[in-house]
Amino acid sequence: MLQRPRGTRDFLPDEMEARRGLEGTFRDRARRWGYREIATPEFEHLELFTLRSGEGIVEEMYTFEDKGGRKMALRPEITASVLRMYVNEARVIPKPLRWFYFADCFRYERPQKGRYRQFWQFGVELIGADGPRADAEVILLAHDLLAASGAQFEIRVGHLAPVSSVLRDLDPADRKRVMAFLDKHDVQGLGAFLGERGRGDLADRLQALRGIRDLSELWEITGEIPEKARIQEMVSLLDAEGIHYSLDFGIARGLDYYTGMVFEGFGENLGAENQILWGGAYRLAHLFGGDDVASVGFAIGFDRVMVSLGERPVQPGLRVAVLATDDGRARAFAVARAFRDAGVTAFLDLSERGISAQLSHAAKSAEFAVILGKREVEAGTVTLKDLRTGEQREVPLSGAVDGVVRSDAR
RNA sequence: GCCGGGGUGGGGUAGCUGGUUAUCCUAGGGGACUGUGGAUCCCCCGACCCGGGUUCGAAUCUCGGCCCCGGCCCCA
Repeated sequence: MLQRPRGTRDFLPDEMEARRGLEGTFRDRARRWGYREIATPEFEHLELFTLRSGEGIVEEMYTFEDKGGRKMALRPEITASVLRMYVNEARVIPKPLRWFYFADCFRYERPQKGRYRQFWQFGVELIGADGPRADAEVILLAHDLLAASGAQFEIRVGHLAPVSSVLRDLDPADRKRVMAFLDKHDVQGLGAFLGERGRGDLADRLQALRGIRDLSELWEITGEIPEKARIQEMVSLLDAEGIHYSLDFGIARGLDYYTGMVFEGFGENLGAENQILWGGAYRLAHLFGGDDVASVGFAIGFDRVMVSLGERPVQPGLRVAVLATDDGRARAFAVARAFRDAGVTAFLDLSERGISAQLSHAAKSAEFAVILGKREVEAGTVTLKDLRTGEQREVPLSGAVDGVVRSDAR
């Protein structure tokens, strides 16, 4: 049998409805913050992604050459495309831009729990705003979305400036190594590396950055740094909103383009891949030929949130099955149309079985049955049967439609 | 790419010290019950992941591949 490609999934209606529900929640919340939805191409020039993330990522992408010999890639992320789009066509729109997207991405990686080769991200980019309120807005929005999803989660907020100030006398190559250890939370590797360099003192200071409870402890480690006021204001804004989060100044996102605030979120019921949120302040547009506009954004791992939420019972809306005998069949489409026009899902039994068999079938796929037989045709009525209670009555069509609509309202 | 555990009808399973018509449950389709439901009865559909090897004979033993699950690496 033909199998679906590795790391991809099929979604049956129940699951698809659950996914659409969560998408709807995210879209609705993001719109309330003034963010508007955008879309970018499913595939882009390979260069877009290597410019942002380096050549090393090529082997983890789906790349191909098109018929014109161009090197292309299925998008492994959305932020690069969004910033490319900004540079291409949105530089003259008044700032800041508040955009969100819901899009599938592709990465050629080993599938695991919560990790697929085609996966969906819901993300936002706040372009052209810089400062503590921009940082806070994006964090608060991420928190709002995750809270609205119903998932249990934990958010950690940090900033790159303290780590940078601690590492300021290391040469760039060593700094990069240190950031990699921090990113992996590899305490032993970090200590060994700094020990070799004769800077074991830094290891303790870096370790202390991770456990900070409040900012006064932070300034003891870093001393005065230029970003102090911005960090303080951002934190007080978050605290004023009363959200639950923790500080972690050991967050060191792998990539160089993050410029300040960084944050991440983790979910429950996931395996090793439990991160559901990635975000921070960055500057990226200049890579694609634009101005050096400051931006803040995040992406939520949509599939992981779905996994974290687990199986949830789906509640189908009211459905009406239109059943008919030979005598009533000619009226069936018109009857179904009356329900559809009133906003109710209605479908015909397409078989030519007896009413008994049609009812038996309808009981599995609908909440109401409308029966059209000789009696109803002669009387100009329909029989409406509530399949959940067994109650039924013979009424004019308009009465049946009203009956179903009313039962939906309660 | 690496380590470990697995792949039998749509779902769940028995068989797996080689030989059976491959078991059972469930789901699905059809029919009976001549217009009131999930019942009952009857019928049907439908599987040994793929390929090579050993053998008279492979779901069963063996090798390789593919895919799934967990973890590592990576994580834009």
